Amino acid sequence: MEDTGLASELERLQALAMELGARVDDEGAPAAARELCGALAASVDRVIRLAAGSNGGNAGPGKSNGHPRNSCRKAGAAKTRTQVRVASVQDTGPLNDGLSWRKYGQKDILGAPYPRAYFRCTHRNTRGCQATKQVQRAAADPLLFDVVYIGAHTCAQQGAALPLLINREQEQQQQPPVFGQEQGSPAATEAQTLSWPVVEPVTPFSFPSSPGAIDGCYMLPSSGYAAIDGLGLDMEYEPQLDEFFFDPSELFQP
DNA sequence: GTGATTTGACCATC
DNA sequence: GATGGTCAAATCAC
Repeated sequence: MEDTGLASELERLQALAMELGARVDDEGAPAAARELCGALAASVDRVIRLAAGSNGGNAGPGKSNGHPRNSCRKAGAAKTRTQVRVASVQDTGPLNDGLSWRKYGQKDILGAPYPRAYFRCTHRNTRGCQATKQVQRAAADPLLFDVVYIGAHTCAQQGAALPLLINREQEQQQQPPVFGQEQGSPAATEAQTLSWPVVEPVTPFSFPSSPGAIDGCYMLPSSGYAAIDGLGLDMEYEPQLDEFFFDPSELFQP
């Protein structure tokens, strides 16, 4: 869906990555910053190739054909299922997504080199929030994480998340984004560490519930893809997934 | 002391 | 029987 929009947005990302690289070179940024720019450009290039060439099918490790039973196997569990791919420049895991999650399990997945981590909403018990997510490191690129959101957030966090999505969209429409200045505090920290220009976050948030297993992604309602926090950015949409819906309002509805 | 993470075991589905 | 998802006790971190 929205192939043309996706392609144009990816091209824009690539252009921005190139511009960023040029600026980093011009301004004598630290070597680490230049390395990150290179990684960013490579990641964007991979996304473009994945989106354009492979029909999006084999972009992930064993997804479309790797876990055929992964589609809400529990009886009557017709839950919203949203899959995104996020990237992190850190090796500790993807960045914060503004929601608080509690890890409740981890499994080695057949055919996957990395285990899959299972998270549920921290407020599951107190507020009955049924949202869960699964995070798995991509086989092809350890800095990429496949994140699957299952179910809707019914807790108060939706109040923080939705404005974030909306503002993010508005920001992209109004001005060109600058990598490394995303809203999330981890990314902001990185930006500061790299001495890059930092703008005021659109929506301050930080839910570092689990430093070793946090992630970050933003979902853009209009374009139907995820723009990712934390310098690295990547995303994935999987048309083969019958359960795939990309309606944030559905994601966070009570 | 409290809350989060780890990890083995159990259960459901195919 | 194999596999994925969840539970719960033990452990760890703050």
